[in-house]
Amino acid sequence: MTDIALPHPHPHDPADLVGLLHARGQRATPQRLVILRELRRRAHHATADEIRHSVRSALPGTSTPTVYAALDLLVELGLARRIDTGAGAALYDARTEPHQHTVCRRCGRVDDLDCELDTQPLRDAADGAGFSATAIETVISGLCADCAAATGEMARA
Amino acid sequence: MTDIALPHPHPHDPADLVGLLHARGQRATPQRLVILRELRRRAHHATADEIRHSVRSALPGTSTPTVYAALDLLVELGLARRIDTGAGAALYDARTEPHQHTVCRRCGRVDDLDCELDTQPLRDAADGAGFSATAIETVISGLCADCAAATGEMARA
DNA sequence: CTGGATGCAAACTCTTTGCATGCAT
DNA sequence: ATGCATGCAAAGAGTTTGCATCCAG
Repeated sequence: MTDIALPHPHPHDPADLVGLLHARGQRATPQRLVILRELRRRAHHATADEIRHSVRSALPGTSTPTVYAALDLLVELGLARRIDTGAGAALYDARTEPHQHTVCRRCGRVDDLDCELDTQPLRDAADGAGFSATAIETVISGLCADCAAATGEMARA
Repeated sequence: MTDIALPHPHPHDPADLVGLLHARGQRATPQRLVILRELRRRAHHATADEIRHSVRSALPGTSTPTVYAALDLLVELGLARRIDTGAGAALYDARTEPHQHTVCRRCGRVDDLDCELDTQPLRDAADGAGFSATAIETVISGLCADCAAATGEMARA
């Protein structure tokens, strides 16, 4: 890890998490710190189970419920997002900056889509309905490039 | 509802479904026709199980797998959408016109949000990545009006 | 110390699969 | 007649709950 002076949106410094937890009267456990660091280390979203396997060396014996609890807490603290694709397990992502996800309904592949999408109208509309929005997730379903090609070949045959 | 001559997007006529099925070499079974009609009769989205209960009088003994199969087929035919809120069962909705959904993370309530949202940039971005998009679902998470009020009261106490 | 957090196991919900039967075409 | 669709049961995946133990503050 050679973070020099980049204005990285995710400083691999858990100090912010410790502060947020203490401000809420909650504990900065090794599980929470390691899980956040692992989530940030990854370039992409990951499932709870993938995270659990990744932290096994640093935190032997970490249980599934603990991983879910830690990830859900990170979401609540605004340090992560949860993406429900409807295809398999939920994904957790430390990239909190706005972006969308494509989900291939054939192979289940999920990719980031960085699209400038103005969600202000959504926030305004939700607010107008008395709804306090904390997260907006947009999921695009369809076929990934590979599966679209494969389907085309099948139709041709 | 007094449909007079409105260009309603959902004519309660199953003829279109019969045609679509036959064009694919598939059968127009009573289950499929009734399930589509029930989904259209409702003003709001519904879970597979809610649909199953609603059609029980018209189709006694209809099984859960059949309901899921029929609903997923309707989605594939473009006559319905599936919304994965991540809170409980998936929702199926015959309102195919673009709209979004708010999900209360406290009580699970789901409401429509009719917001003019330009998804063309998303479709373009997906297309540029070689992804063939067939559906775009936007889910806003947060607290509904009632739960926000209740939470506020709790904080005050 | 003390209450919040963990680990374990088990329960639970939602959804899909396998297979024999049935019915739309 | 043909084979797609159904019903039933059962499995499966993912997530949550209950409770005893543990440890961060």
